[in-house]
Amino acid sequence: MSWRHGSAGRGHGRAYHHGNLREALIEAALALIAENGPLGFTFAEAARQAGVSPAAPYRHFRDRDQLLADIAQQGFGHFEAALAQAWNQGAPDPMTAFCNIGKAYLEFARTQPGYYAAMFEAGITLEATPELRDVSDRAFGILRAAAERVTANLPAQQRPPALMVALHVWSLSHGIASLFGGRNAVRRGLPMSPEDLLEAGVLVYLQGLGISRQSSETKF
Amino acid sequence: MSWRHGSAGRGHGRAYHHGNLREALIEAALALIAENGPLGFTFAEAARQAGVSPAAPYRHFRDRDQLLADIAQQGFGHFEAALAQAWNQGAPDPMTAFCNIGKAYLEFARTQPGYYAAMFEAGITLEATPELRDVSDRAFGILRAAAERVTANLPAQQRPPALMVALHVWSLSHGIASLFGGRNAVRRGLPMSPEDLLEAGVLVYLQGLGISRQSSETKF
DNA sequence: CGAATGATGTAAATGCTACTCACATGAACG
DNA sequence: CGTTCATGTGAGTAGCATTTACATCATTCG
Repeated sequence: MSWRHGSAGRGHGRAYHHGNLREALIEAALALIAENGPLGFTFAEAARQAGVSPAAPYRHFRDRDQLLADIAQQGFGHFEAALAQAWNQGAPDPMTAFCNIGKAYLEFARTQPGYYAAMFEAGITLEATPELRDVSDRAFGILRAAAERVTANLPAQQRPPALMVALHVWSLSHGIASLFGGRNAVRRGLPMSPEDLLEAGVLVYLQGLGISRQSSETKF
Repeated sequence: MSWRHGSAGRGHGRAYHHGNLREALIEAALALIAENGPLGFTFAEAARQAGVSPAAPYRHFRDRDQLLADIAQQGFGHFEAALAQAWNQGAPDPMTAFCNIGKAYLEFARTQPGYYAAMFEAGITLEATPELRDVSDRAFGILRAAAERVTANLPAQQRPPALMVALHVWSLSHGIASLFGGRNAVRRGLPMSPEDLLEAGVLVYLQGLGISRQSSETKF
C-alpha cells in the first residue's frame, strides 16, 4: 500500500516488497559514494533513497562493509572488462594497446568514481573474500598478459620479468589516478591531462626497456 | 582534583587542566590511525585515551576533520624533511640521491603509517587550507628540484620538462606505496620488496630518458 | 591582595548512525 | 486453505559528532 519507489528508480521491474531492493541499494550507494566519497555513504541514507526502513538492508547485506565489498567486487568485474576491451588482444599493435590499457584505467577512475572509490578508497582489504581477490587478480592479469606480449620481442638477456613491468605500469596508473584523477582531483597546476601524463610516462618507461614505437609521434 | 592522565602518558609536562591536551590528542589519533586506518579513529576515543571528556577536544580543534587536517599538515612537514634528507643536495651523486628520495617515500609510508594515512588515505582535500597546500607543495618541490638536477645534463633537444619527470616519479612512488606499502599492504605475491620495485622502475624510467648510471649495479 | 577575565574542561542533551530482535506481511507452495 | 519462507517494519541499544550551559582555575589588573 505504501511502498513508494524512492526517487531515482527507472520505473520498472518492481515486484512486491519493493522487488529488487538489493540492486536499488547498490545504485543508491554508488551515487552517494561518487558524490561524497566512501565516507559520505550511509547505510541508512541508502535505505532512505530506496524508500525502505533502515533495517531492511540487513536482509540483503550482512553489514555496511559487505555492501561496500560487493560494490567493489562488481566494480572489479567492470574494470576487468574495460581493461580487456582496451587491450583488445594487442590490436592494432601491442604498444598502442598497452597505452590504451592505461587510458582505460584513468577513464574508469573518472567515469566510475563510485566503483573506483569502493575499490581503492574505501577501507576494504581486497583479501576480505576469495571472490574479491579473484576478480581483482583477473583484472591485473590482463595487464600482466599485455606486459608479457609487449616484452616478448626483446632478446632474452635484456628482457625484464613481465610481472615487474605490469606492476610498474599498474602502480604508475594507480598513482596518477589517486593523485590527479577521479574525485578529489588534486590538480596542483598539472601542465597536462592525467591521460597524457600517464601515456608519456609509459612511453618513457618502455623506451627504458628498449621498446620504442616505430614512429615516435608523441614527444612530451 | 580528578584529572587522571589517561593511560599512555609519559608522566611529565602536565600543567593544570591536563596541560597539553592538543599534543596528547594528536598522539592518540596517530596511534589509532596507524592501527586501524583513518576510519578506525574516533574523536571520542582519542579524548578517552587522553583522559578527558568527549567535549574537551573541541577547545583545540573545530571538528574531527580539522584534527585530521592538522595531523596531515604536520605529517607533510616531516615528509618534506625526510625527502630533503634523502636527496641530500644530490650527494653522493644525483642519480643515487634521486632513488633515495623514492626509498624515503616508501620508508615514510611504512614507518609513519599514521601520518601517511592522514595525508593520503583520509578524506581531506589538500586544498582545504592554504597551509596544507603550501607544505605539500614544498614537499613536492624537493622532488621537482631533484628532477631538475637529474635532467640538467641532457642535451636541450631531448631534455624533458622536470615537472613531468617529478610527477612521474611521484606517481609511481605513490602508487607503489598505496598498493603494496604501509598498511593494508595488498602483497599479491610481490616478487620483490616495494623498495626494490620502485628503484627498478625509476632506473628503467631514467634509462628511457637517456640517463644511465655509470656503473649499472642493480639489474632487476 | 582580591576580583574580573579568559582559557580550558565537564555534564547533559540532540541527532545521526550501525546494528539487533521481535513481529508483520505477503508470496509461493503444499 | 493453511503452512512456510523471504522480505520488510518498529522499536530498542549503543556509539559517535557536535553544541550549549556551566564549572574551574591561572592570570592579569586595579
